[in-house]
Amino acid sequence: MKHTAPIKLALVDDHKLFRKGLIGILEMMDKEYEIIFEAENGIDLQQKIQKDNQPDIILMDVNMPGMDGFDAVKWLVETYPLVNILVISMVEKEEQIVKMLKLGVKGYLYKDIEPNELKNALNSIVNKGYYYTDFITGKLIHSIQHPSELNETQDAFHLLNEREMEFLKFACTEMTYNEIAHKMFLSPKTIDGYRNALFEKLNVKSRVGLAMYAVKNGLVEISN
Amino acid sequence: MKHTAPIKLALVDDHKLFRKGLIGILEMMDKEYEIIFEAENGIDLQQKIQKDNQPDIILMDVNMPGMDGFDAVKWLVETYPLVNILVISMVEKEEQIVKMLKLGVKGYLYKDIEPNELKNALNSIVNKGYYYTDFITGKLIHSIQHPSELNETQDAFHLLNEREMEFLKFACTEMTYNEIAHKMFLSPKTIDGYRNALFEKLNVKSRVGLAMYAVKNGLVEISN
DNA sequence: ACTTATAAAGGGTTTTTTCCTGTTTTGTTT
DNA sequence: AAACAAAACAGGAAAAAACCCTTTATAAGT
Repeated sequence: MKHTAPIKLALVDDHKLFRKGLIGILEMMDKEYEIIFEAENGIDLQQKIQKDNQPDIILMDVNMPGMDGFDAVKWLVETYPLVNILVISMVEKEEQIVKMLKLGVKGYLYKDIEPNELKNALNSIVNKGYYYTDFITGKLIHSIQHPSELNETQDAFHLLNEREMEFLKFACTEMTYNEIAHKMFLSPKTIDGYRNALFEKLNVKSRVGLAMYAVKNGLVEISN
Repeated sequence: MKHTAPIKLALVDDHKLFRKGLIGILEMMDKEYEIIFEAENGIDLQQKIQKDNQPDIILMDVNMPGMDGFDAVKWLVETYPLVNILVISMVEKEEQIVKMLKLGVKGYLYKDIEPNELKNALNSIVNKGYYYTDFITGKLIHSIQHPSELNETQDAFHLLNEREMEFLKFACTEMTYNEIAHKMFLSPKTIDGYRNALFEKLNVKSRVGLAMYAVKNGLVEISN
């Protein structure tokens, strides 16, 4: 332990109860940590982070309303390249983990860990600059050995333009293509083109495949 | 405050970090609460709860691997009818809320509440037997005024038999009906019948509607 | 002014889905 | 064994989806 001042932390998570709980946990174990601010999502983070009082480590959730963890991390590494990011997520999909690691986060934890492991992770990041468990390393290696899926799926979000996203949402409903064409003020033949383009881009073969792809990648609301 | 002994609580949530955080929060505010056990899911709960040391209130998550919140609550109200259940969930879908209320839970909270509201909820349940916010009441009233969706969707799970569920899973892939028929060792015409039956039962009009219904109601895996 | 790229639109065809109408087979009850 | 219900199967037809290849308009880049 070579630090003299307390480690400055920031929390980004949309669940207030989780944030408060985390604060409780962190305060309980020694007084090494100081939470300088909390944020509910990426946008909130952008407003609250300050140049002259940067946190050492940001504990970041991934799935949040508003700006999600991916965009928040992208923005952070551009704007505050010195800040260490530790992701704490409920999701353990390889895709998401690898995506985050590629963006440059210093660690990835699940929410069902022991409080002690959180402490280890924080200390490891301060001292060594990273904290990767064997499980994460395993995922990473697997993704290197099987790059296909990831390269296909790679961005998915940035692969589709505004209009295609709009079409995709309609394609996930019970509307016929003719109805979609009418709603989008386009010819059915143009809709034909959109469908074929998305089949190609997303590597699917049917409208059901399209819809399932969309839900798998969180491209459409699954509300009601 | 008329209680003399501390209120006995139990936590059921699959995220250890959240449980520990919750414990921290609860311990911080006075010593009114005593956590007698934690569980990761419904099955874990069944093993850890004891007749001679029942909790006053069980804080219950909904979406958990293993036995989920619904089945856990069903089992609880049958086996331990005196135990009060307070749901703490990230999900605010009317369907889920109403379903839980029908099962007899005494309160429903979101995870992004203030720690203070949790305390209010716990005290309210001890003193008045329930804690329903205006938002929950609103959802409930809306569900009474618009019962259609809920009655259609009501059980969904118990509405479909084994074979229909199997068909539904295939229908959510890119297989054609002919291919599904072959895979299920049935005539394409029988598959026709399955499709029509599900269209009727689930009140959808197309295969995409079927697939979207399935994902919305968690009837199919959204893995990879 | 001339390529280049791209979104939009069209014509025509095949396959799949969807919707009717039924009949046969199978299992269960009485 | 007769009666009944449910599951399986069929013929035929209309609609929608999917695929082919071609053309126009429009803007951007050189």
